[in-house]
Amino acid sequence: MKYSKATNYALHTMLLLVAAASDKPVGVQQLAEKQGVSPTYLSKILTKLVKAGLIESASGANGGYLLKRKKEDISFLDIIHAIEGTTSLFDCTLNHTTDCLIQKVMVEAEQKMEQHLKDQKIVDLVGTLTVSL
Amino acid sequence: MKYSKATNYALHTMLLLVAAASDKPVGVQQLAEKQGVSPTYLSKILTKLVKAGLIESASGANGGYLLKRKKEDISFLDIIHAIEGTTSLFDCTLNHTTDCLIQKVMVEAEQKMEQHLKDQKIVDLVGTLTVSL
DNA sequence: GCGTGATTACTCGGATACAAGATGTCCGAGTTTGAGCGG
DNA sequence: CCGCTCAAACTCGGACATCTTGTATCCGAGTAATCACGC
Repeated sequence: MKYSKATNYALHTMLLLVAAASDKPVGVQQLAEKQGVSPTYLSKILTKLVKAGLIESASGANGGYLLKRKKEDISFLDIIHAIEGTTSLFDCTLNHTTDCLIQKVMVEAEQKMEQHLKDQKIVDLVGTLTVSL
Repeated sequence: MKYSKATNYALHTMLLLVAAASDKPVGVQQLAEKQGVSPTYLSKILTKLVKAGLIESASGANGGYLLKRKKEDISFLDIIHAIEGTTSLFDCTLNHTTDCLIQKVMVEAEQKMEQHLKDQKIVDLVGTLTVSL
């Protein structure tokens, strides 16, 4: 039970893109270099963000990635769901006769966490310091 | 990013032990049978709960496991931490110059979830129905 | 009856096997920009 | 100066390799209760 490194990369990349806040795309190499990860691997992660509709890609020379939504509308939860998936963290596989009370409690707890991640927007972090990553 | 099946087994086993609420130990075979899991595997999980001080084992014939603490003092979080560990769900491995703001948000969110799991005691589930697992 | 040893019913721990997912890498294909060249 | 072509700089997608972790099994060792047996 750990968040994957991919989620970490995705969050930092989004922070960089929000900070850039440009209509010009930012190249993967530039994004990867700042995080010390290989460009090819990072691009794999970013395609998930594209499919989730958070960013879009620009092919060709001077291509790269740029935000698709308004930056105020991008929450932590959006990014995490794009990478980790939206399924519940806890699945009770036992075949109960009734609903699983344990499952119920776990889902409630998860929702508490998600609510916090939903309220927190990426752009909120940008103002405090000038893009030290 | 999923809770392991082991956590599920651990939670259900604790529910069974709390429902039993006896000074007589309950055998692994009995616990395993109700959950449809092999006894040897379940015993591996339960040793983690023993090391965490939640339950204790009784060797020999008529042996098994029984609660060590008062059943009112056993929360979901205790069990989950015993199985999954207590480390944070999110580790920012990037070498920032400053503290990672993303990490900070993630830890806050995690604490929201943990608080709920801490408030919720296993024994609360027992009263509602008579041990349908 | 009453100790004493053997048997039985358990847990405990390590070693091992297997599967799935996370983490990366490599390469070919498609796409856009921009430079260079000829008219 | 204009337009065409071509190379360079990109992203995209699939296939692959590797590593870690979760899941599960097997077996030998230790331990306590109980049974059997002999005195």
